[in-house]
Amino acid sequence: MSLRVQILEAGRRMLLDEGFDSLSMRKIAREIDVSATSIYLHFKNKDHLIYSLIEEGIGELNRSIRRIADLDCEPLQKIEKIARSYIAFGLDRPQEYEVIFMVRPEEMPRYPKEKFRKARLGYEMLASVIREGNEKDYFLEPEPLTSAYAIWAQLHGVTSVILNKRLDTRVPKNDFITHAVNQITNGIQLNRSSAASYE
Amino acid sequence: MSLRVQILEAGRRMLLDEGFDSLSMRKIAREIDVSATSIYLHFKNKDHLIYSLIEEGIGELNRSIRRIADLDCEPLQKIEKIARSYIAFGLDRPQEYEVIFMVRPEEMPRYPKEKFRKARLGYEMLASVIREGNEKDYFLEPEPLTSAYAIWAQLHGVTSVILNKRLDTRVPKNDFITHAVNQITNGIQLNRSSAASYE
DNA sequence: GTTGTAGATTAACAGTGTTAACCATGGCCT
DNA sequence: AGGCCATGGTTAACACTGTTAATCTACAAC
Repeated sequence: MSLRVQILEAGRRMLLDEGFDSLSMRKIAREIDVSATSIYLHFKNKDHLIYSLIEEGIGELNRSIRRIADLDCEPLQKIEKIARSYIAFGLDRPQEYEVIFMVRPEEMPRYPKEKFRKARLGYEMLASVIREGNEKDYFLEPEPLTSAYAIWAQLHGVTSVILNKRLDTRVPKNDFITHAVNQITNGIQLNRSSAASYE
Repeated sequence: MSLRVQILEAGRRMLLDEGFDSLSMRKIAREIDVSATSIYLHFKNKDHLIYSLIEEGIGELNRSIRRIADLDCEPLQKIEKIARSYIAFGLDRPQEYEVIFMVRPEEMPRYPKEKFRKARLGYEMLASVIREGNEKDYFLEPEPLTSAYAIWAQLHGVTSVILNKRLDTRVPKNDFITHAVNQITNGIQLNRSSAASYE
């Protein structure tokens, strides 16, 4: 097995059971019994090694989304299912989620665009569900991709607030999730009786 | 001026113009011409120093929210204004925002509860706006605090997705923000014609 | 005048990412 | 066969990091 994949495997393993903060080049090297500098023959630096881990993580996340997006049900219901499973993914595998979304990628912009196609796949899936809903006149926003990103951002917010332990102890976690998902799905729906009618 | 506040000032200053990643005890010490270990006489460790910076940041954020929450207008409009100014705060001062929300506080739970009262203040403000809206039968959720946290989480998601450069280049930033805010405010509104009527 | 203590220091430890210089192995070309 | 050179690895070293232990200094209290 090539050293490159050994490094990635060790990195992923250590990420899983030690967390992102204590992920170090030297530890990875020790784990697979190789000198630390050898890693630099396969990855430009630590950041680029992490980017590869991010790609892996996004792949897994997308797979778990796809399983639901392929389901046969109404768009709104589908979105709710996707929302719940997205949050569940984050809570189930906090370290993996952290590496995907909580690492600030300062130099990512100059990354080969092709690498992001895989990343975008998730948004495209969500966008196509929304497009489907739009055709049936369910939803608010004419631009599905924008809408998809907005939903995604909100889901990320919900997930990361919990992971970052920023949730008030007075607010039960499950109530919070349920309510947030309701709010999100409610948010994209066309509201026939506009708020103006209250005035 | 006490060394403690000197440390905090230097820390805040360096955070602002060098970013969180390159914030180091030794650099702070050098900046104020003192030995690195002196910091440990005033802060248990780096984490606790950061916590103090977080508190400061939350204070500022809350002040900028309060200015709007005290405005005299309809609840829904007020929430929209709060939402926009929250996002604006994050985009204007990314480093400050980062330290507030993107640092995972592993041992925060065992923090003196009193310290969080200030932090919670923002949620309480939002909750009271929601409560006001509930009385007028505008909103969806019976539990204002839960709703407040859900909104907050969604705002954080929107903000951090932009800060983390995770937004698709095809989606214009301002469209994204506008749409996300619409989605959020739409989400909390009572929808008189339920989705069921479409079936 | 001694004692104690608060606030600072220096030296050191164990760890980090990363670079430079070096070395071995094996394939290719003349 | 002998020389060449790229590939993939090594060790040593640099410049950092957070943190602790031991020490020193100055000042207040009894």
